[in-house]
Amino acid sequence: MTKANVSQRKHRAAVFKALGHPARLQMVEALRGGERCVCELVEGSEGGWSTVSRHLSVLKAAGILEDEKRGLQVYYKLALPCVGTFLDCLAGEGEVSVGKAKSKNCGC
Amino acid sequence: MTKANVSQRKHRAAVFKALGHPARLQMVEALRGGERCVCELVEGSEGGWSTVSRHLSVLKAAGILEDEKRGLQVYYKLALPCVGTFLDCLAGEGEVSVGKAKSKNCGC
DNA sequence: TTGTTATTTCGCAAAAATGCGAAATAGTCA
DNA sequence: TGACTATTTCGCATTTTTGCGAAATAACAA
Repeated sequence: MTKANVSQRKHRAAVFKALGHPARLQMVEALRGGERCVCELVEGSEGGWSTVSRHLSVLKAAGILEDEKRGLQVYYKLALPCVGTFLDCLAGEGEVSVGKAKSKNCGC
Repeated sequence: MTKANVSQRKHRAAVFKALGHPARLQMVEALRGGERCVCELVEGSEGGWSTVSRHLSVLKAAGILEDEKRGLQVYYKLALPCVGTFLDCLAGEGEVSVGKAKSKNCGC
C-alpha cells in the first residue's frame, strides 16, 4: 500500500463523508438542476444560514461543489457529475428499508 | 417534499456516510475482488477484530454489504455494484488534493 | 462435555460532527 | 462615507462516531 494510495483513499472517503448527510445530499440534488445561490439553498433547507453555509463549505472542501461570487451573491454548482449518476443508481434500488437494500434494476 | 422522499434521502445519506471512512472504503475496495472472510479483511486493515467487525456492520446496515456464515467463518460481499462504478469515476479524477478536485477524464 | 477458533457485542473514553446565534466580512447603493 | 444585504466564521453545547479490550456467542472438534 503506497502513500499515494492511502491519501487518495482518504480523499475519496472525504467525498463520501461529505455526501453522507441528508441536508447536504438535498443541496447536491438541488444543484443537479443547475447552479443556485446560497439564499435559494437556504429556502429549500431546514437549517439557518450559518448551518447551510457550513454544509456548503464541507461539500466544497471535498471537491463536490464549486462556488463563484457574483455581486452580492455566491453561486454554487456541482463539480462532480458522477455524483448524479451514482444518485440515480441508488434511486434505482427503490424504497427498500435500510438494512435490506438489494440492487434490482440498477443499470450501473 | 413527500415523506417518502425524505426517508429515501436518509437512506441514501446513510449509504454515503457508511462509505465515508477510509477503513470502510478499503474494505469495500477489497470486496470488489470478490467475497472475503472477516479474517482476511482484518489482515488488510489497521484495526483489530472488534473495530473491523463494527465497520462491517455499519456497511451491512447501509445495504452495501451482505454477509453469509459458512462454518466458523463469516463471508462478506458487495451488494451494491454501482459503488464500484462510482469509485472508478472518482479515481478518474487523479490525485488532485482535496479542495481542488476537478473532474477531467471521468467517463460518467 | 470441554476446548478452540472466528466473530460480534458491550462499555467506555477520546475525537469529530452538528446546529445555533452572534459577530465578522465583503459587495453594493445612496 | 454609512447603511444595507448576502454570506461566512466563531464559540459553544449537544450528539454521534471511533477504537479498544474484555466478555459473550456460535460452530466445530476431541
